[in-house]
Amino acid sequence: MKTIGGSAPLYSQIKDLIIEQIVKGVWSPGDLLPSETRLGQDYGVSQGTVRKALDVLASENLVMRHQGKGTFVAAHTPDRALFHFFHITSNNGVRQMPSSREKGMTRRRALREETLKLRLPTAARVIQIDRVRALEGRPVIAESIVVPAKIFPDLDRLPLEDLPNNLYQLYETRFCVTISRAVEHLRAIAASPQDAAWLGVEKGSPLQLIERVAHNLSGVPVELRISRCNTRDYYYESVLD
Amino acid sequence: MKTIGGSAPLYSQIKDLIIEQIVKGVWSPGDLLPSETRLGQDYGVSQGTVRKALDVLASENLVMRHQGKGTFVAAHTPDRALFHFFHITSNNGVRQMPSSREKGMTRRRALREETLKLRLPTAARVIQIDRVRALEGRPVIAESIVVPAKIFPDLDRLPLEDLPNNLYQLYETRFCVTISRAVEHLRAIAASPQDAAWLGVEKGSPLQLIERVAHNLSGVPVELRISRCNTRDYYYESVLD
DNA sequence: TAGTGGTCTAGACCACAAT
DNA sequence: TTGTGGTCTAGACCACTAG
Repeated sequence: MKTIGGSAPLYSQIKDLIIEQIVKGVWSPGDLLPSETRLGQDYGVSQGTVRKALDVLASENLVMRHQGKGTFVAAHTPDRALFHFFHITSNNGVRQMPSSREKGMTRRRALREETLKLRLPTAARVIQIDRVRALEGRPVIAESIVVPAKIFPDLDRLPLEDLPNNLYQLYETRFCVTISRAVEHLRAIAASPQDAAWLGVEKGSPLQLIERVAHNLSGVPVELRISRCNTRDYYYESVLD
Repeated sequence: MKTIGGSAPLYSQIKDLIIEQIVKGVWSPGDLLPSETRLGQDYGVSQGTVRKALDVLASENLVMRHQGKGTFVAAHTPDRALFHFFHITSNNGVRQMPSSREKGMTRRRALREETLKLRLPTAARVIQIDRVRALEGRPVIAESIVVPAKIFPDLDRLPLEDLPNNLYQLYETRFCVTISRAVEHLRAIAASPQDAAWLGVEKGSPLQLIERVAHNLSGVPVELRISRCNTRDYYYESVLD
């Protein structure tokens, strides 16, 4: 090893090399990584240094470690989606994955705001999905999802009915895009006529707006998701520490 | 060491011992801890094991480490408050601490809901503080803070004007209560007449409700804080990863 | 210069999972 | 039984801070 003489620590370089392998698809989500000792031999560092790199990756939820089994590349299982990327919880404290009803999918030019948030060239093509998500049988979330057509080619060729509830799993399996991080901006807004109709509330009644920008493993923004939630029976949970 | 034979790992026991010292006030926020080697001698474990314990504490923001200087008990500096416990950000991406104008402070019996959320006996005494917080000179947040009178004795003896902007610093210095973790529940609501007047918005206009339960080092809930925010020019930021 | 945390190594032993 | 990650140790060297 000892790639760069006087810069980042070894374990950090090892970590970057492992991420690189995942980005390149050498190791895919769900795959078992080589053992710590094996990786140490491959990279020419001690097992302890590999361990430190994997510890960091595990703390960032990019790999999962299981004593006796090995270290696995993190995959967007339903559990992980619910735990990390879905924060709407019932007033009684129960959190469950909503069902989805797709309302439409279109391909169009990106709006100026979208080119900024997704770092796209002007007039780049995007694909928009609109859907309504229900909890306990009732519509609760009106959602618009915008992704670059370049990163998700032919996504709009898929029949609407074939879109899975868990889109991040689809991104992973069909487009080699792993969502690893997201930033959400929340605010309260008044329901538009469209949202009011979809969610079965009065026009103008307060809705929880959630604007999410989701990033891939390399930190590139790849999805813009705008949700309007009826928070009469639900809340958004955020843990600070 | 080797306190408990076959249970938690050594570094975890060391971690608990260090937390215990902080809770007991042997080491206070801002204090410099003994060095790793010294702690290792004191507890009868290797320096590496102490390091692991401190690494965990640092990842939980309970201690701060500075190369060449030492390890310090985390304190509620303005920066830390802004970074960890204040998530309202201007539409232009700038985050700054709001100013506060106190509206009142009362001592009363806890409501049923408060006894549940703060795990208090029925009819326990609480102290409530109401205040309006401003950003860039304009009122943005109407806030109600409820704390158990038992944990914050004579808080209501303080003149309203003496209440600092950063309450968590006051908790720490005057009452030996360190806030280390908080859970927030967010939803959209319609402005009440009171909130509308305080925030200068129309009655019924959408406000961002934030219900926070804050915990001390031992995980005991010690503060209930309900904020109503005008999110026309601001948003609540949440980072998922 | 002395003391601190940060990195890296090497090796031992344990707990767990699969075969 | 074998191989994995988890814990613990001991020691070396580096980078930063302060007197």
